[in-house]
Amino acid sequence: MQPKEILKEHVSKTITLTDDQFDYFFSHFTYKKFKKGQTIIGEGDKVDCEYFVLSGYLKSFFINDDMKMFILQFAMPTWWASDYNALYSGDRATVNVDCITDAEVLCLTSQDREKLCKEIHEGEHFFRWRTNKGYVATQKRLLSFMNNDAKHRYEELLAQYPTLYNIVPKQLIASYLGVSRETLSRLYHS
Amino acid sequence: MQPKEILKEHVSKTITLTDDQFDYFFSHFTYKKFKKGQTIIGEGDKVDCEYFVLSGYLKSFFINDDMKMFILQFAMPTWWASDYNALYSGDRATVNVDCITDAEVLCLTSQDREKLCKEIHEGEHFFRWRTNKGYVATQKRLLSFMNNDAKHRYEELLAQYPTLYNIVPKQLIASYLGVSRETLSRLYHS
DNA sequence: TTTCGATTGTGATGTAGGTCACACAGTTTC
DNA sequence: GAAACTGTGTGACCTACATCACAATCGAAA
Repeated sequence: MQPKEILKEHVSKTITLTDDQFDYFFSHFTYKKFKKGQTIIGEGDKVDCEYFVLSGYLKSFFINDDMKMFILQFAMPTWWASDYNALYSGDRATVNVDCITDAEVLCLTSQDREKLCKEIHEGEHFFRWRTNKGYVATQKRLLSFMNNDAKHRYEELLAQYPTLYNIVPKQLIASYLGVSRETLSRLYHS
Repeated sequence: MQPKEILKEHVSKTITLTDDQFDYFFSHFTYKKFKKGQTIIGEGDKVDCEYFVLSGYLKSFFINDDMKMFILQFAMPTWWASDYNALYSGDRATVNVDCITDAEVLCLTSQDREKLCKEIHEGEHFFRWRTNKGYVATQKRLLSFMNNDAKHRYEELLAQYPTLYNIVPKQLIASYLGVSRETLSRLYHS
C-alpha cells in the first residue's frame, strides 16, 4: 500500500476530507526511510517534526543520569511519534526516538501541522482526537504503574500488543515495563 | 471575580474570541457548587460533563480491588477535571471525582463541547491545546514514576504546587505519589 | 569454521517501600 | 465533657524488585 493510502485510511477513521482536501493535507508530509538502529530524534536536538509510521517499529525513550533507559512508547505502523514536549514547547529534545527495525515514516513539521489546523477545521479536529487518545492511554498506563506489579503489567502489554513479543528485544520490553531485564526474565520463566 | 471572567481569562491564554463569540461559548456552561467531600463523578456513573474549577480543590482518583486509592490529579482553580476515558468512550466511570474542599465549578457537557468545537474553529483549537498540555504533563509524570524514587517525586510535587502541602491531607498526597501514607510520613521526617 | 558482540538466563545478596500494629493528637457529635 | 472519628507518627517485619556477577546462547562478521 502506498504511503498516501495508508495515511488516508488512518485519517478517515476520525474525519472526512474531500479528495482535494486530503491531497492538500498530504502535500505537507515528507517521506523518509531509516535503517534499524538509526536515530530520528537525539537528546539535545531541535525538534521540528512529528513522525507517522508507515512500516517498521520505532521507540521513544528517555535516558536518565545513570544511563538507564525508559521507554515511553513503541510506535508501530499508523502510530505517531515525536518528543511532544520539545515539539510544542520549542525546547531541546530530552526524549529520543530511534528505529527498532528498518522503518518508513511520513514527517510533518510543527509549523505545517499548525498551518493545516488553521486552514482545515477538520484537520484540527483530527489532531485534537489523536492527542486525546494519547492522553487517555498515557493516563491508563500511569494508573497501571501505580496499581499493578511488574507481572501484571507484563501480561497487560502482551495482551494488548502480542506482536511486540517476537519483534522487540526483551531488554526493551523491560524498559517499557519499568523493571530490570533480569526481573522480566524471571517473570515469564515462572 | 465572576465565573465568566475567570473562564474568559483562562481561555484567552490560548485563543482570541470576540465578545459575542465568548458570550456564546460561555452560554454552554452551567454553574454548580459543591460541599467538601461531595462526589461529582462516582464509579459506575454515566459521565456527561467535564468540570472547570472556579474555586476550591477537586481530586480525580481510582479505587482498586483492594480498596486502595490512587490519585490521578488534583484539580485547582482554572483546571479541568473529569473521567476523560469515560467521557470520550461513553463507558461508565472508572475514575471518581470529588471535592477536597468546598468548590465551585462550571460544567460543560461532552455534547456541548463537540458542538462548540464544530461551530467555533478557535474553540476546537483551545481544546486541542488543553488536551495537549495534559498529555505532555501526564507523560512527564509517567517518566518521573519510572525514573525517580518516592522522595524525589515528593520534592518535585512540593516544588510544583507548594500550596497543596497545607490544604491537602498527607494521605492524599501519598496516594498521588503512589506510596503508603506511612512511607510518606517517614520521607519528610528525615 | 572461528570469533566476537549482542542478548538472555540465573544465583546471591541488598534495599526501598509495603503491611500490620498501635499510640496519640485534633475535631466533631451527642 | 465523654465518645467517636479522622488524620498522623513510628516500630517491627516482609516482599518485590534492583544490582552484581557470571554462564549460556545465537547470529553476523571475518
